[in-house]
Amino acid sequence: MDIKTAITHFSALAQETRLEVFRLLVKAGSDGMLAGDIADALGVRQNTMSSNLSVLSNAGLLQSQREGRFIRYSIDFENLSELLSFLMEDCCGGDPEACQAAIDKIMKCC
Amino acid sequence: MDIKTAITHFSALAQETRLEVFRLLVKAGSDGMLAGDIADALGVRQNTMSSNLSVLSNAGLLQSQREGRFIRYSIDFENLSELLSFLMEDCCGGDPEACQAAIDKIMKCC
DNA sequence: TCCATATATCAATAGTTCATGATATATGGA
DNA sequence: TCCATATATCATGAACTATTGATATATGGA
Repeated sequence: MDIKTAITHFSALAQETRLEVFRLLVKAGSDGMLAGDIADALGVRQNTMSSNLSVLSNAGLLQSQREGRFIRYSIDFENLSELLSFLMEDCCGGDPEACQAAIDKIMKCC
Repeated sequence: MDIKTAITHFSALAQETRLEVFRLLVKAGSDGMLAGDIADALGVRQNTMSSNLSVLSNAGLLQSQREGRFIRYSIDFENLSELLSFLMEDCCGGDPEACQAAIDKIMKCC
């Protein structure tokens, strides 16, 4: 991951509708959700949602797959992994104990 | 953490100089670095760096501490933890196995 | 082929953000 | 007290971003 890509990722998350979409899809897991259902769930107009989905998708945070007339979006966990690894590269001055403590703090999810 | 705070965090990271500062301070670990040394290390003018440091600091991503004429900045790991937990809340539809796999992918750092 | 539905794109306006130069504040030392 | 150094703040113009209304594209079904 280079810094430009990382900035694109964070910019994509730095907007209310898109961050809500991302969190909704994190909760949805690998099944993802259809574009229209995402828009309905968040009460956002169709074209606004479409452009926000394309920002997240172009950034690489989402994957999409056409299913007939529908398009299904889901989190791209591979890319998310690279982003967070980039952010935490060589963390804590290479001190494994300090580093582990920091990671424990960070990853309380689930 | 509420969504406005999270957006402030991601906005702070969505800019090249600030992302470089953040990564530099991640590498520096709990010792942090002096404001002037950060500016020198990244080749950024003093006032530009000062305002970028205050964006990161106001967002809550950095802590700062005065040492005489100097100010030392370091990562606020507590806040970073909350941000990432917020991002990953209820991840993978509550499926612990899928969730653990995702976390393993994400946290390859160190 | 025609229509309805699902999603994407476009153009324009309004709002936000960035780096810069100038200046202000704060601390330490002579 | 005066000066030098370290950092912060302010005003400005340029660049970027978001939402909206309108419209286009794509797919499936009649």
